[in-house]
Amino acid sequence: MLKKERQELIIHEVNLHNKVLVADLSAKISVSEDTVRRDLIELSDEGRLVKVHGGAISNSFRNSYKHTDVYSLDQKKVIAQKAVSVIRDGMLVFTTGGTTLLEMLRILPRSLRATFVTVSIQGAFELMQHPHIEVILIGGKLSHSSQIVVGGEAIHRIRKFNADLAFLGVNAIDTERGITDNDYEVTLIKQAIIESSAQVVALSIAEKLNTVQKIQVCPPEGYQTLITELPPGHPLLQPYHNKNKTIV
Amino acid sequence: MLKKERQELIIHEVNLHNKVLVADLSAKISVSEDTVRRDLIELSDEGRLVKVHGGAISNSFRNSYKHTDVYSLDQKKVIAQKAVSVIRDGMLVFTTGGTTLLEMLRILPRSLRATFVTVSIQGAFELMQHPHIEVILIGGKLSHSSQIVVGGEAIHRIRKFNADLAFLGVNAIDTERGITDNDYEVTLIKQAIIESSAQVVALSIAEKLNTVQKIQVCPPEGYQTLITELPPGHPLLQPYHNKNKTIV
DNA sequence: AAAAATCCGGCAGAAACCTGCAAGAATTAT
DNA sequence: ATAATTCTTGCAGGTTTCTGCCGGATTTTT
Repeated sequence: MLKKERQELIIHEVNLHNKVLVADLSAKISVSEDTVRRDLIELSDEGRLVKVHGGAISNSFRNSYKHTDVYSLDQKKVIAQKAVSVIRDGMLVFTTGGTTLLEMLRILPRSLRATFVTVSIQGAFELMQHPHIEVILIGGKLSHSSQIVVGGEAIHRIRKFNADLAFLGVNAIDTERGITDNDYEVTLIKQAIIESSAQVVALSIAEKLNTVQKIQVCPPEGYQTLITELPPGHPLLQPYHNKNKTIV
Repeated sequence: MLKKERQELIIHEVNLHNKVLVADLSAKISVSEDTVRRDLIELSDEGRLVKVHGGAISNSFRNSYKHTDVYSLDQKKVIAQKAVSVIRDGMLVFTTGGTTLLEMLRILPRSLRATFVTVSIQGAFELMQHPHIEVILIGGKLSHSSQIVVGGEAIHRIRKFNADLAFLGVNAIDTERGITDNDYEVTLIKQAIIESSAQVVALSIAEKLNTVQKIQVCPPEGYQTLITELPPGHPLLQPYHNKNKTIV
């Protein structure tokens, strides 16, 4: 069998089954695993599939995420960068939804080894791109408005965890009223997450500081750390320093 | 034999078999391999075939596979169309992962009012785009290789449902060995889904018919309906008719 | 932390390739 | 018709490519 022919067969097989194992291909076309591996490397270089440990996966399988325009993206990137610095290998981390959170998940270092628990499908999707991160999805009814899982079943599941860290994308935050939101179901979920985490990190763009929404997620003492795009010494953050918050 | 004549013969061979080996041609027309090689180079320069190490392949060879890539998207659309016709308002429907399934979810009519339960994050994402569909996500650990939720917790959850319908994207299907797959975790999930559904619909492109993978998902009697891109009367489907499957 | 699977780089034999050359065939010029 | 020229073909040799194997490094899994 011609080399080219073999490679086309591999491509075909990958597109058909979304993934292939080196050992299977080796058996199927009767060549050594080394040869298959070399073929996969070549095909991968040509961008026709994605090589992974032990085999390869179709790239149509992987590339379906679209980077939608997000409001004030640059600020969110700064926040994301700071947030990443709080995470350590081996941690169990909760995350909620929200574009700032997604931005953060996207830039997590490839080498990070941690377990993430999330209620956000997009969040889960981003996390899946990272090879060494274990992703646990909370099940339940999906809310169309917030794109996250909500409901009693979800809350019950969340309560089972004792996370090291929770990242909360906030809608409004204020020194007096704490974190507030305007979607009742979402507040319930966030409350459950807060209660199940040792440390709660609130992520907020400066614009949301000192704003209040209709429903309280947690009082001012409900979270310990605040991350914004502003430098920690910025005057706007002084009131939070006064409340003994860790400002990153 | 004239040079021209010989080259036409080579072209004929290539078009007939899609590939030729230098050694074969040399033997067949009783000229040295060098001559064949030189002919192949000339023909390749003229663009009448593609020379590769060891022989040559027909122009349409690379194309034919590429064709099937695009083509198979069309096939999936046909399957999706048929699958949609099986769903009725008010149904509780299970879906697994797989690109064919995603294609189907994408084209669901906007007016459909039903509840979908899924283990696929991409599937959930697609379903979220439909305003009147309630989406329930099964929670659990996400498998990197298959992009769906797996594990005992997920299976336990799945068992709680009594769905009207399950759409199963299959990896391999055969009249004797039933539906098979090559990822153990995935087979467990699919089995749970099958057991929790009144009617099981298998979605498969024709190319996967009569193929077998390593682990059985269910025996031939485990599903009731088969949907492919072929018309229901196609001879390839006759064996499935004989097994009393509903062919759409 | 150990055990298993996978990967990587180098090696070696075989097969395929290329280059130059020379003899014969075909074509053209005289 | 003959000589000169060009084409074609096979061969010899040296080079490159392909492939399987092996040992050690790396990654994954238990």
